[in-house]
Amino acid sequence: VQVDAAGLNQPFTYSIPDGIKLTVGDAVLAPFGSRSEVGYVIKISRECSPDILHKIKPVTARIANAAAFDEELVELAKWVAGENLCDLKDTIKLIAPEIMAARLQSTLFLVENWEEMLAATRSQAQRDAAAALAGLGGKSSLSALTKAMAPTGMAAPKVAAIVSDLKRKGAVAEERTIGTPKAKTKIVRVLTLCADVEVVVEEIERMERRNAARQSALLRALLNSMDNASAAPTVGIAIAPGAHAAAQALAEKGLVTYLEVPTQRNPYRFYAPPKDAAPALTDAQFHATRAIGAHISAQDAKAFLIHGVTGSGKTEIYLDLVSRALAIGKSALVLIPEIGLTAQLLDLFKARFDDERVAVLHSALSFGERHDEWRRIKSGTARVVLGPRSAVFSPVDNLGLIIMDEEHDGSFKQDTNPRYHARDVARKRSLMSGAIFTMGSATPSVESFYAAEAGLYELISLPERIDNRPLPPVEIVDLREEFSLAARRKEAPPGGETPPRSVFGKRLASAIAERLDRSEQTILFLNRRGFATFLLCRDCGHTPHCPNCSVSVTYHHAIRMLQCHHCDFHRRAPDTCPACGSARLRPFGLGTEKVEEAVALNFPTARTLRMDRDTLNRKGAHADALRLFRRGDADILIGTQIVAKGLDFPNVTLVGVINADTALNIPDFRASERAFQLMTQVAGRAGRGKRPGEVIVQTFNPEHQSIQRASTHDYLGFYRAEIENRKELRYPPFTHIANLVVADEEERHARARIDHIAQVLRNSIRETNAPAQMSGPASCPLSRLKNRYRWHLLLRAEKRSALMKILEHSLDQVNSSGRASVSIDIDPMTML
DNA sequence: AGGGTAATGCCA
DNA sequence: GGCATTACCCTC
Repeated sequence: VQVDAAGLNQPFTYSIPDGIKLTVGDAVLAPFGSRSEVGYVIKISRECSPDILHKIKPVTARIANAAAFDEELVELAKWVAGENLCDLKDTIKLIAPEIMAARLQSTLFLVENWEEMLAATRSQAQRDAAAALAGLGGKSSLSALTKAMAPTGMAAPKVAAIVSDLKRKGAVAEERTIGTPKAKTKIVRVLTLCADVEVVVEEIERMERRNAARQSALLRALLNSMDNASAAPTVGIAIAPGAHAAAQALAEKGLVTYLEVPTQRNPYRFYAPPKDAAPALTDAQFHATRAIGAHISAQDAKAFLIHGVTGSGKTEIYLDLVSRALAIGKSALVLIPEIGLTAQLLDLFKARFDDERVAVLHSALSFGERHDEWRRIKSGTARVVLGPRSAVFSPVDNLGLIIMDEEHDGSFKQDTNPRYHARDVARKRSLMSGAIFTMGSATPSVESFYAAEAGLYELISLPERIDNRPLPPVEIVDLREEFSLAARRKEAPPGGETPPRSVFGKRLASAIAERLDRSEQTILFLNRRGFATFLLCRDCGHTPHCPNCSVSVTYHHAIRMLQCHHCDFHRRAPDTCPACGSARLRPFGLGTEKVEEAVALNFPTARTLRMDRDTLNRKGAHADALRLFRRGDADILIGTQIVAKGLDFPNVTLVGVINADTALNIPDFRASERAFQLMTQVAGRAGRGKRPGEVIVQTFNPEHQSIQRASTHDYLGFYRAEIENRKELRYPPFTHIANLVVADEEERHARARIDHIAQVLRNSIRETNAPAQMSGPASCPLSRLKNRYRWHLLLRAEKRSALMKILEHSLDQVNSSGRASVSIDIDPMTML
């Protein structure tokens, strides 16, 4: 058995003792050095190399019910670790979710002759700790001991250190046992009859004579529950609160007995959409599903990219493909950008397929719910799995189809270690299992479209909306004209002040008014939350900044707070300038909150609904808000990117982009791609029903290519121009990039380490002779985050293999190059 | 002599 | 990664 036991990136080999049965994916307790550790079985073999034979020890125990993965998923985890240069233990966590993880419970014991052993000790703290432990009966957990020592004013880390001293001295021993996992199968106690019916009937009569109403009622209920069952009931009835005493009394009389029944928690039990038959497919949809469907049964791991304009009916294609996979006994994995879309898509899947066939995984589930969904997948009951990027690792057996909706979405790449991209993992998994991989988007990522052109994916185009509905016309409003000083002067009453800068121009304002008159709905989009981007002192020019990050803080008017959007810093907004004391501290720039206020001022009767991270903190808030808007309980939906993604509201006939420029001004090679995607996606929310839609985009950069192309729904035009750009500037897909970021509280440590790494990489490029270039080191665009200074450098190569060769060659040196933390992001989505 | 501390190396 | 082992210095 090979066990990845320690925090080391190296598996260790153990023997399997008689009486223990193990399979790959089992969790085990194993001796490791002087302690016990939990490990996962990643391989079982009959042989082992002779040079380690003498050290091999047996595993201590198998941890029940923790079996998490199989050989195929281990292969996937290894591959992910290799591709992203991270530890295997980190990728094992992806296939053995934390909630399932077996946990160790450690108990501290005072040895018998501890007083003797501490006789010579001068450390009062050690004596105190030992005495406290003795007071707890000589046996306790570390946390209980810490609590017991709280009166002495000793902090938790200090107690841990003292305990460690005591262990070293031999006065305290530690025993590690298998603890309970965070979530378990939920067991419900139910009551069932265990006496003959005749006896029970007799008993009921006797009780009724004696006025034992509770007990007789309970027995009657049990009797009724048996009516339909010919034999003895296998399940009983739940015990109502207040009936426990009666139940207990009946149990003591031997009439009833308790049964423990495992049950499923259902995250969506309060919402069961009505069942819905598959509609007739349009010709375009039919051709797409037939082309892909043929490969599902062939299991030839073919990959497809569906480029379908917004409203072209991609979701119906997914549903049809999933039902094709189910029909031939295969399972399907459906990957979606984030929780936001889960509810809407889940409704569709639940309406189409049996509830028990569909499982959902996402971060808003409770531990217990996630555990149950996971088990339903593992057991093979649920054969359709819907979830965000992490769902690509779910233990689906007999996989026939992987679907990735909104393929271009940035959330498919994880931005912490392991920095995997779900698209790459899905492709790998599809190749390993033979499953068909189908991606879909109205705005495919430049990389994927390029790959499709190169023949790696088969491209399927859906250039028309269903029912030949038109794509909404997009009108670009030039804010330079709209808000020019001259224009504002002209409107101003003679002698009066210039009117305040407005949120919407005349064109957007009148369009909104029209919708309100016609009881149609409007979506207003602005890619920034809060009220104002920043506060600025009109006298000294001071702008309040975050003390931990190199950014200005955002003003939130409703709570009168300044908030940093990169860390948790927040403070009350000052009334006067902190630098010069002036009272002329004014908000500048726009946020969703300000848009909401402007709507309230200009359209007092309009019912508005704001959706951004500030309003969506509560669990379920997102789904609630969307259902409210769908019901028509609000006229205007104001939101950040969250409203751009895949929403389908037939009554929305106007989409207003308050300011398209926020997405353009980001110093990143993907900025224009992201801006184009955002504009196109948000525009696609309009006119999805019978009534035609309209889009108004306000911008200070009307001639910008992302805005121009989005306004004519011209994906191909955008793609051709962008791909030329990328080629010229040597950006992906023409090169592969690794972004190495170093961060430390002290700038000199960060600099020292990045300089050292630069040297290591220069040597590595020379020694491996791999065709690659390095640029930097330079300060990151966000030069300080969460109180840490950040420096980075870029490694660029035409071939990914060259990049990997250099990085692998220098990994040990990079990892041991100083105290500042280092992260390596290969194929980064952003380089801020 | 006992103990605190920082560097070093191993765990199967 | 955690822990034991080691070497070194400190204090009583």
